[in-house]
Amino acid sequence: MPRLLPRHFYDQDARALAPALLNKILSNADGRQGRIVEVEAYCGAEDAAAHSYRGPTPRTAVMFGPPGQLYVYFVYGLHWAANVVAGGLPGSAVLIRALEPVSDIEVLRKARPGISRPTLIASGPGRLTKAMGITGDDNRTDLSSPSARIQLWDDGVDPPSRPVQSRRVGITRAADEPWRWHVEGNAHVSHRSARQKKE
DNA sequence: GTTTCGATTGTG
DNA sequence: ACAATCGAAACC
Repeated sequence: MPRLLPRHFYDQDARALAPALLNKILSNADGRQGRIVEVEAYCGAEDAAAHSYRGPTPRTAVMFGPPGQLYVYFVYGLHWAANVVAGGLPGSAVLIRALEPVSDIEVLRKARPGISRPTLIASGPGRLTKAMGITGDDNRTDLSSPSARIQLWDDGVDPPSRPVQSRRVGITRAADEPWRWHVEGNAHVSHRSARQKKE
């Protein structure tokens, strides 16, 4: 029996929350669901790669708010990316980097026109928001609210006891911090070259 | 007010 | 390997 993740679940350091989010289910109220298979932690003022590094701005204000809210940002003039605000250090969050489609797979596929291979439906931060229909309108969503359009669920599948840990993808500052985790061997993990790399 | 460049992706 | 595409935020 799936249960909505409670508010207090999010109140922990991003580097603990990130691997704990592996295998959790991200849902859209229209029935779309995906299992989180890849995440990255961003750690506020301690992390030069974090949007929140230099303190709150209009865009990053949500990162300094209560844990468990969605931080959605627009990047490269093209893509949306979704993060879960963490507790601990102010300005911390977990970037969701890849989902394994769970349901309704036909709807997920239709949200990604031109994609044939199932492993390309939601394997990347921009791809998964497109597949799930997440945009700036969903910024600040309270993921633990029973009435939220976007939610996070525990369906009984535990996080991997030994997640693969590696360096984060696509950043230039603080690039050596090993704050990326993924489900070993999962075909929906993004960034093929970094998929195996243990660090 | 102006400029830079990005927590990426799809195509070549 | 590289263009697409635009807004946030750094800088003047």
